[in-house]
Amino acid sequence: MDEPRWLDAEEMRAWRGYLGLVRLLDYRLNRDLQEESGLTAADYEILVRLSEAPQRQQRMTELAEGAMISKSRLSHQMTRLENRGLACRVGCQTDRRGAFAVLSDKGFDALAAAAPGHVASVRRHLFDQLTPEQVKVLGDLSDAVIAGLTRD
Amino acid sequence: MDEPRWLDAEEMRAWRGYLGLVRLLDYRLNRDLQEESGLTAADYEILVRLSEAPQRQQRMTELAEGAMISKSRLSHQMTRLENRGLACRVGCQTDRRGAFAVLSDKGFDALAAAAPGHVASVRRHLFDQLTPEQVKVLGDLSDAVIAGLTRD
DNA sequence: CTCGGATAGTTGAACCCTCAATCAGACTGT
DNA sequence: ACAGTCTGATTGAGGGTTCAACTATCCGAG
Repeated sequence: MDEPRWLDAEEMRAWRGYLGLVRLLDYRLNRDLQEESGLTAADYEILVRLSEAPQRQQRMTELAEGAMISKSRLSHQMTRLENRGLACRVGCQTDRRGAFAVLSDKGFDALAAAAPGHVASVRRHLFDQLTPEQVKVLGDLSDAVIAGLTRD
Repeated sequence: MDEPRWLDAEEMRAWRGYLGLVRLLDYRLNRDLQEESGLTAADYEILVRLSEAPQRQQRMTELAEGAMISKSRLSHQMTRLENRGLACRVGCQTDRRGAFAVLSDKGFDALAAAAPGHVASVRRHLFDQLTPEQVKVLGDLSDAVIAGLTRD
């Protein structure tokens, strides 16, 4: 193995910062969301995606790819959402292997009730702490890293 | 509840970017680390902290706070590390309720073997994709958000 | 001294995620 | 038609995380 370049001081600071940011922010956002709405972040993301999809429904595989989670995980998650009446599965007519995840009215209502609080929480804990310039760079830098990670 | 300010376009872009960044980067870093060293990110962090502590040991509570995880989670984690011989627990003399988590030689060796590959992975997937300016802003912005989250 | 409350840490159950195995339906070439 | 392979999705086991309950010890007030 080659001698690796270590991280310089600025990089180490950014790295430690990133780690702390993610842990703290995820924790707080999840906590706020859970307390205010009874939804987890995982629940919330699925409901948002379904609510934005045509007919409020989407194929399982497509939904899993969009949310960047495994099909297995989505399947388990959908089972839980289904048990709570927030969504349901409907078989696909044209491809009988396939299934659509469908947002129920109850799921839509739960999302509508949760969204304002969640947005407020994201705003308060994240964007209210940042300058417009920092927001822009966060977007740019995320895109750059994602691009690197996405092109195999 | 007050009318919440929604996110503007730049904020929404940054938010979606952040979400994708975290999911993808965590996934890839964990995967690389696991494959190359057999350690999970959670294992790795505990070992790093112990390796940097005086005597390569630290009180359970202090370690949990530093790593920003619950005492319960640390306790389970230490049980697993202990079973693999990477660390062990030693009772505290002056406070018989307390315990030190201690890094074993085997744990130190495992960390030393894992570190270069992990650093290379962080560099490749994250810092090689960013400009020095972006790295600086990432550090700044993380500090700002953490500060907001930390002052109750 | 000793009672009550705070603190250090552990435990077990419930829950969630991952991974490999599986199933059923669709496509492809012969 | 049909064997082989690919794809969409589910399942179950195993392992990690959370939450509340618990044990044991320490400390301060009376």
